Formats: sequence, structure tokens, C-alpha cells
Amino acid sequence: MPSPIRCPIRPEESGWLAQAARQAKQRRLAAGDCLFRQGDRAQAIFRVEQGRLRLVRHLADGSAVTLHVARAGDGLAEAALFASQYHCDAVAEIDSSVAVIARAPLLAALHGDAESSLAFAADLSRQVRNLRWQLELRNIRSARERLLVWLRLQANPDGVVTLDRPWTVIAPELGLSHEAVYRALARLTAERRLRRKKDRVQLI
Amino acid sequence: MPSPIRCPIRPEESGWLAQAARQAKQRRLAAGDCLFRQGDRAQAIFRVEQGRLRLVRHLADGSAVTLHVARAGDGLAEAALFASQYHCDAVAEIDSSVAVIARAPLLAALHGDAESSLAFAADLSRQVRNLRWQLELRNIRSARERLLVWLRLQANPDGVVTLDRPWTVIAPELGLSHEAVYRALARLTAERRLRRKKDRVQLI
DNA sequence: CGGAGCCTTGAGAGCTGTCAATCCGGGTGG
DNA sequence: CCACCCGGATTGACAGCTCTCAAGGCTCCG
Repeated sequence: MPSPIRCPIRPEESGWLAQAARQAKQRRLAAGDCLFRQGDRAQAIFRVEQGRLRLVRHLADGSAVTLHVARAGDGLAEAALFASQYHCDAVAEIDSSVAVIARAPLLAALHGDAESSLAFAADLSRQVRNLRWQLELRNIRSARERLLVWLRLQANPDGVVTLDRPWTVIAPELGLSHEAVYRALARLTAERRLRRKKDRVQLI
Repeated sequence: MPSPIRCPIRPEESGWLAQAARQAKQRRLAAGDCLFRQGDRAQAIFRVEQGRLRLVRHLADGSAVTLHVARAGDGLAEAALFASQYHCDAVAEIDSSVAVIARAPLLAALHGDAESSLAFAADLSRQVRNLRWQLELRNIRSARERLLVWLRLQANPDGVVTLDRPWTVIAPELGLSHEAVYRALARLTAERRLRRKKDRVQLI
């Protein structure tokens, strides 16, 4: 009998990276500032301490695509450890601060430190799991079902979900408009599949 | 001036894992066979050599969600290295064979081998990049635009994309029905944004 | 020649996104 | 103490889009 397992959509604090960030120097960015640009030599990896950065990749024809939005606690440009240059731009969406972890010393240290390298791998594998999960969530077309599955995964064993951020923030993470989310919540409530009270949701 | 960068949606052969798999023993699975179940003690990680495995997670209420479909060349259950038990079921969709890499010896080896640990991390960071990219691709609502962006990323510097699998296979990877893809291709062709010839697409 | 995949295109239904309007609770300045 | 403002929460209306179901056509291969 498989046991239910909790899977946070928002990646938890990256244990290893958080550690590395502690000894790193901070850099502050005003909204709109650019941390690095696509093609720059990769000189550091980062951890977002405050604020929000958007990673944007430029395509051959000049158009751009957002690759990711990194928030407080997220790692940033981990892949730059293994590449000679950045593959996208990083721009602060709001005033932010990041821990700057220089690439060369870090890489050198990791080369001689199996424990840290493994811890780093563990962080990444956790991210892979979360990302896979988010991707599959998007394969659920129906807003109602997608929301329901998301809630089930967030729920504690009693079927209770406590929200730590407003639906307007959660909706885009689910790939839905906030209106769609509210409508789905309304229908699920009407169908007696859940109960709502403020920022608590009880699954039935 | 940022240079265009190629980003395969299908993760390339995982260099490090491929290496590790070479010395591992193989296991054959008939369609429908189960490689491991959610809650089983994590005793090995795997690499799909042939066939296709589906990873399914069971939720608290008994429903199930597909987490991932692993194909030839893909790693399988890498996260199990860092967990004591599997977090999902793995079932062969068709006759398949996997390389079985025992967990304990591998972990022991990695603990003393910074190089391999780093190589493993590099594999994972590549996966993270690909997954992020796929996730953001899904944020593009319009089938036409999504397809176009995908093509741009797949294109070589000349704007040529050569397909190694039929559209019927690509379509679900893009989160679209194959009909939607064909229609998008037809419109893009009519708009002279691309030319098609067999399994080659030329962007304009 | 027949069949199996793949490719294409048509028609209709259902769903979500977008635009808009309203309500509500909390915080602020007068 | 009250008017005001702002962000979040809700709900309605509508257009546009993709999905699904269906029906061929095309190509390769036995």
C-alpha cells in the first residue's frame, strides 16, 4: 500500500546552496538591474536572498522567452557552474539582493570535496523532481482537476491545505489565470469536494 | 549581443549516468511489468536502455498522477539516491530494458569520488535547465507561438530544424494535440514564417 | 494489393483568457 | 472617527482557442 507523499511545488530552501551562500558576499539590485547577460563569461552562481529575478533567453530572431522566475531562497544559474558562459539574461523584477558565489573557487573546492558535490547533486535532484511534477501537472487540462490534484499534493494527511500566499500568486504557478482558479474553487466547493475558510482548504 | 543557443527539449544522453550504466547489469521488463513501487526501499537507480517506463504517484485519496515518462537514454529515479524509498511506481509501458545501478555501492563510491559526484551534478543541472525550459514553453498559450518558439530553439544557426521523430510524438511533448500542431504548421507555412520539406523545417 | 502509420483538414463543443464591475478588509491620512 | 485607497477575492459576459471526433489522403513495406 503506497503511502501518500507531500510534494511542495515551490522548491524548499536549497540546503547546500543556502550554506554556501552564507559565506558569500551580497549584491543588491534595483528593479530593472541586470545581474548578468546571455553570453557573459560565467563567473559566479547565485542565490536569491530577497526579491525576484527573471531569467530571459534571447532567440536567434531577436525574440525573447522567460526561462524562469527565481524568488527568495531559489538558486540562480547553477548550470553556470558547468558552462563557460551564461545562457540567459538575469534581470531584477523588483529590488532584490543575491548572494554571489564565485565560480572558480567553488568549482575548485567541489573538485576536492565529494561530500559537498553530492549535497549539491541532492539539491539538484530535488529540483528535478519538483520540476517534473509541475510539468505533469500542466498536462491536466481541466482547471478544476488541476487545482484539485495540486491541493491533494499540498495537503497534510488530514486533507488540509494552509496557504502561505494569495491565490493570485498561486494561479500563475499552476498555469492558470486567477479568475479560473476562483471559479474552480467555487465549483469544487459547490460539488462538496472541499471546504474553504480563509487561507485554509479542507479536502473531502 | 547575445548569441543564440540551442536547447534540446529531449534531454541528451546523460553522460555520467550512461557511463555508470555500462558496468551495470541489465533487467528486462515486459509491457506492464513494474520495476518498483512507491514506498519500496530504494535499492537502485536506473537508466532506460530500451523501451519506455511511466512513473506514477499515488495520492492520498487513491487517485494517481503520472510524474514522468522515461525513454531510452533517460535516467530513472536518480532522486532515489538521496531518499530511503521510492516516491512513485515505475511501470513499463512497452517491453523495455533498464540498467540497474545498485544504490549502496554507488553512493559509497560517490562519497569518495568528487569527480563523479560533480559529473552527476552536471547531469542533473542540465536536466533542470531543460525542465525549466519546457515548463516556460507551456506558458505560451498559442499553439502557433509555442511551436514557433520550440522550433527556434531547436534550429541550427541557419534556422533549419531536422526532426528525428514524427510530429505525433513531438506534439504531446509540447503539450498539444497532433492536430493542433499540424494546423499551426499549416498556418505558419501560409504566413511564410517557415517552409517544410519532409522532416526538415526552415525558419524564415 | 492491402495495411499501418503518419499527415491533413473539417466541424462542433467546451473551456479558459480577457475585460469589466463589485465587494471586502485593512491600513492611512485628515 | 471617517473617507479613501489598494490589493485580493468574486462573478459575469464574450471571444477565441484547442480538444475531440471524424474522415480522407499519402507513403512505405510486406
